[in-house]
Amino acid sequence: MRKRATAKQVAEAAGVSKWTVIRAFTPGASITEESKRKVLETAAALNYTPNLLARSLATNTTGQVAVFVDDFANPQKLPFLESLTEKLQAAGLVVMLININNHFDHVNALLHADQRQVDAIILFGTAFRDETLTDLQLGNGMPPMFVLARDSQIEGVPAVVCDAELALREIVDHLHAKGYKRPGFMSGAAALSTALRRRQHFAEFWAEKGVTDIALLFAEKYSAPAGAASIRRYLSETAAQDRVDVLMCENDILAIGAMDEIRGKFGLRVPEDIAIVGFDNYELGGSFAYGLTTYEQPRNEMVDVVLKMIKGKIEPETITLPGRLIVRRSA
Amino acid sequence: MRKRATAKQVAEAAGVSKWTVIRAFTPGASITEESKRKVLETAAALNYTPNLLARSLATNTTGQVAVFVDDFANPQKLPFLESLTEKLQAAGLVVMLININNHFDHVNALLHADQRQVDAIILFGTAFRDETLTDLQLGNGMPPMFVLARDSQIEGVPAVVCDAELALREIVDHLHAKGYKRPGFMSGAAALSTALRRRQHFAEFWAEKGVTDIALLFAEKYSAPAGAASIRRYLSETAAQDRVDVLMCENDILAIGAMDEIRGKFGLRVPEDIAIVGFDNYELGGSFAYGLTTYEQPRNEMVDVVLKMIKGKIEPETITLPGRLIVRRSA
DNA sequence: TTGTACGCGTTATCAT
DNA sequence: ATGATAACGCGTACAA
Repeated sequence: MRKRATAKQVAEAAGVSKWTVIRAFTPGASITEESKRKVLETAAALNYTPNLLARSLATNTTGQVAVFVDDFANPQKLPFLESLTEKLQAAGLVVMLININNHFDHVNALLHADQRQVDAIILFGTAFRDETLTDLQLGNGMPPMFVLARDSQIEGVPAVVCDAELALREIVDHLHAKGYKRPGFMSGAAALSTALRRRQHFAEFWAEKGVTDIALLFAEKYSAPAGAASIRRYLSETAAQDRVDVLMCENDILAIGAMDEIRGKFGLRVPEDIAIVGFDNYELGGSFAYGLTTYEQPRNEMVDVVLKMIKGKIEPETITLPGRLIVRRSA
Repeated sequence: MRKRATAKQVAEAAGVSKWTVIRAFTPGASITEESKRKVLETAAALNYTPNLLARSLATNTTGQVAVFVDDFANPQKLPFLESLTEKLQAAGLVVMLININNHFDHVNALLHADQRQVDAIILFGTAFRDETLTDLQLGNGMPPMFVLARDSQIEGVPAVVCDAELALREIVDHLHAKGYKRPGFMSGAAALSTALRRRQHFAEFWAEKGVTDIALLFAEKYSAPAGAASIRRYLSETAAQDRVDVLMCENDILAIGAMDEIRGKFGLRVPEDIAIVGFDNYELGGSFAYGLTTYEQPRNEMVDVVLKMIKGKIEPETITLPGRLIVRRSA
């Protein structure tokens, strides 16, 4: 489509061989200051920059990392994407953002990323089914894969996640200390392993406090309207005296949706009638309107770890990082 | 880094020439059913897929589009990114997400995208200074560029934006009809041309109603805390009887920050004491907690237009699309 | 330090 | 329909 200056053209203009031009652009190559200066000058004049495409073909490494995302409803994705792009770019990598929704077949997306020769694939909070990956004969030519902010049960695909056990223990301890006695849990998508883990730990630690009856609510997806619909169903079907006194939602966006419904449609108070806890520490959850008690994922640290694995600086293995309980008014 | 099967290897295994292999993967190429079947079979056995990198080098077109973003605080970016990735992918293109913040020099980012041979560059809501672009001698080897969701005054760089004149006219008409008499406007970043346009139109249409005294507020950036800080400064410095009765914020995230501050810290009511209007129609603005009156940008249509320009289906020129006034409780 | 073959995997074009 | 040659722009290995 466009025409760019090539190393060969620069070489001719500068009166050297094209390999000298290459060397001028290769850090640490053996070349005289004189030659280098001359090359760089004419290169600037001709508007020449190395063609990274050709370089990738020759070196068999592209510096591109595919980031798969399948759910754009959770605003939490945005700061993660910011951290990902910033840190990867600082490491000389660039993010290929790939939307994996229902319209776009997962296997095709993986093959496509592979065809583009990406250096790595990050499954960022996606609802990938394990079979999708195992079908592809991992390790057999596919780029290294990593799961970010979700569990992975797949052999050879390490995950980097917030420590769910620690998180739920702190949350339950806090709720118990506050005197709540009738807990409930709202899941966003029961099929996901992460969902089950958080819910399991929630139940497990309440059981340690002697509370075994946990109300279970389900939202169709991770969005405010889905959270609202879920709590609406629950409140409509449950008599006032049977209701939970505290509801933990699997993430902040569900919690916000639930809170709005509780206060707006049912005229109940948070936390007096029902206390609410979220997960993620989405910025607006901390606003005056919500004052949401939540748990912060160590975003930057998680991205750092994934980056190190991609760069081969640490062994690729599943790692859990501690987050931080954020107590506000809602619980 | 990894090893992939090549067309040559498949050719040897299938007992044909490598060009026959290529043809088997080229839609509409002349090849016998027999050969094609044989090639595809052995290709599947060897796990071969065409190397898009090599193809790009040969065809001089990568199918990659760089999307520049410099501000991840506005949750509005997320649905836009969803729309961008989905529509571009459906058109056979893939998004390179490039974070342009203060740590990353704008010119370098442009050159980097150029070096990667992207087919186009989308400046998505970025605060690019015009000089940054003109310095780069546009059209002189750089990929075609488009500005999305911001104005562009740059020759040869078309913009696709929501029609600000129409939007502000509808908004001011609505506010005037509601009986508000003392309007104010909060800008997110005075240097940006879009900011000025919205503010200008706001003032212009109020002037038509005979109101020439518009209070001007400034937020340091587009974020809820910045919006809160701005209104806090204003309310602290302005006596109750001198205050605005309606405040239009340049976008929803500023509006939400302002609303929280007004109600949470100052104990004032929205809209009774101060009415609030935003811009963008961010999902949570429509929640019970905020009930924000706002203006919806035609996201999907805007992305469609940019895509058509990239694909060369329509002439690249600045286009403004009509949005939609969303009236809720806040004004 | 500098110059020369050759290879990376594909596409375009021509000859068979 | 198939095979062969050249070209895309750069990197590596080796020779001068």
